[in-house]
Amino acid sequence: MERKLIVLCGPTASGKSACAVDLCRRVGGAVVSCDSMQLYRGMDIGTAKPTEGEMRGIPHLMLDVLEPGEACSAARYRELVLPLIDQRFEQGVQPVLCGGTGLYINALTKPLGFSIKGDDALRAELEQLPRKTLHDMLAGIDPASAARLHMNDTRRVVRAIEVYKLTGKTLTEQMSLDQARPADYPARLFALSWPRERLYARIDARVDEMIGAGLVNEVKNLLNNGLSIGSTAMQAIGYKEIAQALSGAISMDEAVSLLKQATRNYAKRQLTWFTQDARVCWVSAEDRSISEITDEIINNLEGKTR
RNA sequence: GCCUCGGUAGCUCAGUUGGUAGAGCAGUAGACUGAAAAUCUACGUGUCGGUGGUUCAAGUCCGCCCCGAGGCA
Repeated sequence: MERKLIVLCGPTASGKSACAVDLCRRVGGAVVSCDSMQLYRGMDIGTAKPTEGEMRGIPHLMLDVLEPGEACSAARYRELVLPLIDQRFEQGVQPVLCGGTGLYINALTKPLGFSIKGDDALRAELEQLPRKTLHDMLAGIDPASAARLHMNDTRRVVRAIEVYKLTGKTLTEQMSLDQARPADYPARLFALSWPRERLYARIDARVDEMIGAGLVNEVKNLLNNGLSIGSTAMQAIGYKEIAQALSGAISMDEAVSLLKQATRNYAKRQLTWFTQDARVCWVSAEDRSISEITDEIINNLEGKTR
């Protein structure tokens, strides 16, 4: 079979998970989660991880593959998922990538290079320096990257300097080398679209459901198991707000409204990411059943105009 | 009824000795190549509660009225 990925992306709470399951049932596929937080064990409710029941017997990969204390990255995700995807293709199973982490999707479907491993010590050292100094330093070694990156974007400025210090090649040079290679897989991207107000209302409702389903206890358990506030997993929306409430810094009501707000802000960032990606085919989800939506996606895949 | 403190952007509030107003958050738009649910950027005209007055000029001073909070009867 042709090794082409089907990708279901789009903002949080748009209905991706259920749609991915339906799609897999129709095309003989397996869901491959592409979500930077669902890969942590013990983070279920707050990440809206599909339940056993919601999976409806469809295999789901890349859920619960890391401990919450472990750090992940787009590169690490790619290393973990590549063999799994290849295995499905061998078996004649169509992988359906499903998730909202745009960078992770691009790590598989675009020729991004992740060849230069990060160096925590070097980063920590560079981060001590003033922003201006860092940006000037970058301008001296890689003017193109310096021009592209804002002085306040310390994270990326540091990364660009790091690449040069570790390899002697500028990030700009490295990126053009990477782009000469093909992406891991060709892909067809789909995203579910909603009017903004409807999406925000779905987010608010889902947060209330999460609280009802025991999100607070989930966060308590993670903290009791020694997960530190500073870890990647604790940066997840919902977890950081509830942790604040548990520490007494804010009330639980405040935490819930902050959580809703943070989720809406996140959805907006995802919308920006995916609408700027010309490959994405948007499928309206408003007032349509899952099967109508998957019909449209399948017709599109088969080259029929709906 | 009297006294005090408030009433300024969707919200929380700044506003120096009078020169027609500005922050944070929200919102909107954008960026994103080993932290990405992270990180970063841009965008701020609103009967300054209402109304009279003083003044060349009032969010700012004075009178009255309305609304809110508190106190005293």
